[in-house]
This record gives sequence, C-alpha cells and structure tokens, in this order.
Amino acid sequence: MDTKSLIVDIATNLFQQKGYKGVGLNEILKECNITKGALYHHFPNGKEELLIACLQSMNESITASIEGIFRGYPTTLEASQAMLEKLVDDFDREGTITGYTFTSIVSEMASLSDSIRIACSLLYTNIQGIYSNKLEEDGFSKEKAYSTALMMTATIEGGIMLCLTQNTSDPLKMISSVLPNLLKK
Amino acid sequence: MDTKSLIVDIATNLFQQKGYKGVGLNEILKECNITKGALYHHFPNGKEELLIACLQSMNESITASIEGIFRGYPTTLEASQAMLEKLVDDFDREGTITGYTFTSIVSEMASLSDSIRIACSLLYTNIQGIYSNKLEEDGFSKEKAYSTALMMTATIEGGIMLCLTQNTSDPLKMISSVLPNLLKK
DNA sequence: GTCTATAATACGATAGAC
DNA sequence: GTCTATCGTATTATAGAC
Repeated sequence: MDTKSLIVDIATNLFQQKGYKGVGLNEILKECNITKGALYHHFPNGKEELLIACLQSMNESITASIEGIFRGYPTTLEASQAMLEKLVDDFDREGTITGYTFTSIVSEMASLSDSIRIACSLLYTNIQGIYSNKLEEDGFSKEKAYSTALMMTATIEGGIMLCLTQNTSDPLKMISSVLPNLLKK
Repeated sequence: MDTKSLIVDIATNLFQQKGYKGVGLNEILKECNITKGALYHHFPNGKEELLIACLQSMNESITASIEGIFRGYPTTLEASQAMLEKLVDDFDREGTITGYTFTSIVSEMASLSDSIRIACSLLYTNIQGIYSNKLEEDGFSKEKAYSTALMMTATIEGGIMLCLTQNTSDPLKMISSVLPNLLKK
C-alpha cells in the first residue's frame, strides 16, 4: 500500500472519531509511522487538503457500502433494517460508529469552511439518492420518495447522534423497529 | 450583568457555532472584553469547567423555550410545527441554528469526555420528555409516546444537521410538512 | 520520497501585582 | 475581582539534507 493511501485511511478514521480540530498532525504521523516531510510531500496544502481527500474517500466507501446493502434486499424496508442492524452491530462492537457519516466534521466545520461543507453535503445527497431510488422501485411517487428519503436520512443521522450521546445502541434499534410506519405509502 | 454570566453567555454562543475545540480562550476573552485573570477567577478549572457551565445554561434555556411553545398549543402536532417554524425562521435570519441543541459539541466530545457526554445526554432526555408527555396528553399509550418522541428528537436533530450542511432551511420545512404522518396513532 | 531541524504561532494555564 | 506577564506545550507549516 502506498503512503498517500495509508495517510488518508488513518486520518479518515481519526477525523471520524475526534473531529477535525480534535486530531493533530502529530497524532496522524505517529499512527502512520511517517514524518512531516512525507505528509507535506503528498499534501502540500497541509491539513485541510488532507481532510478533503478523506471526505472524498469516505464518500466513496460509504456510498458503495450502502449501495451494496440496498442491492442485496428486495425492498427499502428490508434493506434499511439490514443497514441499521449493521450500524447497531458496529456500535456494540466498537463503541462508536464510523463509516456511515461524518457528523462530527459536518457540525464542526459547516460554519467555518464552505468547501468542506459542500463536500459533506455531497455525501448526504448520495445517500438520500440511494434511498429515493429504492423507494421509487417500491412504487412510491417521485415526490413521496424524495420526502421519505429525506426523513430516513435525518432520522438515522439523528439516531446516530443519540446513540453516541447516550452511549447505547438502543435509539437505532428503536428506529429500526418503527421504520415500517415511516415507509408506509 | 455580572461577569460570570457574561462569559457563559458569550462562550455558549461561540461553542454552539464552532464547537468546543473550534473556539480558543482568547476569542472568548476578546468578545467579553476581559482577560485571562478574570476568566480563571470564575472558572478555576479552565475551559472544560466553562463548557459544562455553558451546557447547563443551554439545557435550561432550551428546555424552557420548548416547554413554553408546547404549553401554548393544544396538540403535539401544532406545537411541533410551531417549534419547527421558529427553527426555520432562526436559520433564515441568522444562517445558523443556536438555541435548540448543541450537535457540534456532542459529536466532537462524546468520544473524548464522559462528563460532557452525560451533560449532553441530559438535554436530549429533557426534550424527549416534553414531547412524550404531550403525546400522552394527546392519548398515545406510554410506549407509543416514548418511541414517537424518540423519532421526533432524532428526526429534528438530523434535520438541523442537513440544514447546516446544505445551507438551506428546506430540510426542516419538509420535515414539518411530513410531521402529521409521524404523529398518527 | 522521506528524513531532521526549526520556525512561527496559538493553545490552555499559572503567578503575582493591584 | 481584574489586570499583566509569563510558562510550557501543542499546533501547522517550511527549509534543506539525503
């Protein structure tokens, strides 16, 4: 594996856990076992350039992961519940949720950097698009699919926040059990 | 107004906008027009003690604000839509949402400090309690009221995140319009 | 492409005068 | 109760050797 990918992988993980300002370059370098010279060779504009590379990487892997799950199930309800089950398992195993969104980065940086805000926005658009397409396959009208997909995105995102805050996966479990009501035509 | 309250008020605002790590002491001091000596007199344990005071202050004012709205309307639906309308207005006017939650602090600090995580958790519990009580008044069963209140909390929280990311109040408007479905018995 | 060494600045926190 | 001055450390970033 090349150094640049290694940096992006490790930094991505750290940013998701502690947010952008919560991670120093030294911490990244230490986990990568490299030095400043190497990092600034691959990312001449420093930390913010690295963050944007991480956001793109997350965007691709998260979108691919959700698409994979949604291809594997016939209906939006089944796919969504499988996805939520995965999130619950992740949380119960690791005590945190990485690989679904980057809430901590959004809320921290949305007011500070426009280019980062837009990169985050793109991810939500992609996720919502996956939901929306599947709902249309289920027979929802375009409008109803759009509003339902938005509700799903917001609910799951908020549910993750509640899990992190209460330090239990119960909120996401509850959301999964209530999902059939949300997905009624 | 005394200095301690002034510090809490200004710091609260800054923390909500930029997160905990995103705000330096110097920025707070400058806006307060005081110096380090004054701040450390009122908060001997420094920044983290100040944050906890801010969280308590936010908790009280947010809870009181939502309770006020919920007292003023006969049903959960009407009260919730009034609350969402207020959030939308705030966003359209100020370009950001302060005074409903502290998402940025939660997601940033949940993994780092347990005492802060718990302080954040308390706010969500309070908000959810207000929703839940009103739903029981509406005739919901205790269980149904609980799960519906959780959905409301998650959805609105996620909706705020989407607004911040997309830099538009549309997600919260859409959530408000879909709310009647969520609040069906 | 990676290293070491260093710069310049910002951070949170403390001591002591008034 | 508020000030000034300072400490020690962490921050991002750069220069130059190899």
